[in-house]
Amino acid sequence: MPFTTSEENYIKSIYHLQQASGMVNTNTLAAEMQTRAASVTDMLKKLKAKKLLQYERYRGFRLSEAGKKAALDVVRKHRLWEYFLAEHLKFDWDKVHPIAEELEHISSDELVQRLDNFLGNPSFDPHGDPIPDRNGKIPVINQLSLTDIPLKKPVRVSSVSNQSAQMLEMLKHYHIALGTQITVLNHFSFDGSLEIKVLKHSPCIISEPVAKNVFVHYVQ
Amino acid sequence: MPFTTSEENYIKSIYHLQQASGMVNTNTLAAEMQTRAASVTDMLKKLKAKKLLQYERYRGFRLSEAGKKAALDVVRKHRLWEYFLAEHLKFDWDKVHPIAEELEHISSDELVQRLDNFLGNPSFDPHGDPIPDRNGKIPVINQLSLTDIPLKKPVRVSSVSNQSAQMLEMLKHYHIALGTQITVLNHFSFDGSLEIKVLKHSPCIISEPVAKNVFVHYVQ
DNA sequence: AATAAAATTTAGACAAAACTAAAAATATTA
DNA sequence: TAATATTTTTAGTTTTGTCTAAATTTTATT
Repeated sequence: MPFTTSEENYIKSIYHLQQASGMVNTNTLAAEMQTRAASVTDMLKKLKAKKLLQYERYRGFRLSEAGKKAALDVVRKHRLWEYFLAEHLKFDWDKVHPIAEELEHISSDELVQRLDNFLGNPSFDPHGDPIPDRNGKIPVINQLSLTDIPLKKPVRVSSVSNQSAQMLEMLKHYHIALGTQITVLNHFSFDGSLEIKVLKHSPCIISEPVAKNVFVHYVQ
Repeated sequence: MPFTTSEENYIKSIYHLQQASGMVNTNTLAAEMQTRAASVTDMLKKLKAKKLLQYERYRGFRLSEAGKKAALDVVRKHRLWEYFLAEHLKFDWDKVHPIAEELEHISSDELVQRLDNFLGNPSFDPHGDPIPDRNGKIPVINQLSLTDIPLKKPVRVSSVSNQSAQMLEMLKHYHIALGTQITVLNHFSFDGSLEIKVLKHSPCIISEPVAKNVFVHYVQ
């Protein structure tokens, strides 16, 4: 069962959407993939025929176990390539995504395994997202949103849930990257914004919408 | 001018064929690409419309300057990826080709340039084939076929012109790889076969068809 | 030079993946 | 609950790249 690039892209998008919502509907997927609802319906039929998803017309859909495994294979490849691009080719972490979108469709299983070993079997990609292993197992880390951290407790940035160019640009401005150490100094109840201290920089204030997307773990 | 994967494959095959023969004809290209002559004709029209080749129906064709540059871009990517696969991911040199066939179509120019630097700007791929630079310039080396080497002069293997699995398997059997040092001990005029000494191994005899495809340069 | 053979091109069809526009099913609201 | 709005699907096209079969052009042969 080799999949086409288009099938892989659909499977991957469905996977990401159902992480949040469980069931996925046609228009949501069409918006996510920047395509039309009719095109989505066409592909859903093909994926159903290949038993990659449970789908009844007009009722929404979700990936089958086989579909989930296929999605995790693509996610694994995507994140391994992102790691390679950032760590070895020295790309900025906000530039790796579109290139990994192409590389993730290279089919050789042996390539993926050798790449994984070459990289030292990393558990997290440059955005802090977990890299599934070859069996689809996803590493976990005890992480919390920056909005849920008590004052004065030092934490380290482990991932960023919104990875839009705008968000990454904003973080760069605040000198926040993966692994950056942060302490929350103050919590303003007026609009939920936080005063934080980024290691080696003066305290600054970030808005709640930004803080909500920054995930951190306690420094042990 | 981004090209499709299919266009790139045609351009690359035409490039390789015209290296030998100058002008290329439809059936030869169809055989090389394992497709039908009618499909070739269809694509030739598209490539002509994009000014990538000179072509008059029934008369054969060859790449334009723009076409040659496009071909060299693909060849460059192919050979850089082969180098990465063999040198860093430790693939056997006879396994890298099909994977590089996929990787060569990844489009990012910045990726290619960073990969090139990461690899240390290599001049030759794992098969000894020259890697064009970003301007399409191809490094040259003074190499001769093993059949043209005088007796007792030590030489080093620099490339292999027939890269079929059968040929590579045969060379592995003889302990011949890129960089291997060889001395020709004897030239049998009966069938043109050669007695050779591969460094660290006992003398052996290889047939003329094999020797013709092994290219070497003098050890300085 | 006429005819046969080979090579090449055209014509028409198909599959994948997209689209638009219209129809059908579901959901919402007055 | 009937009317309206929204969502989803169907029907019919388009594009890219392929194919087969038939027609055309070129090349080789008697």
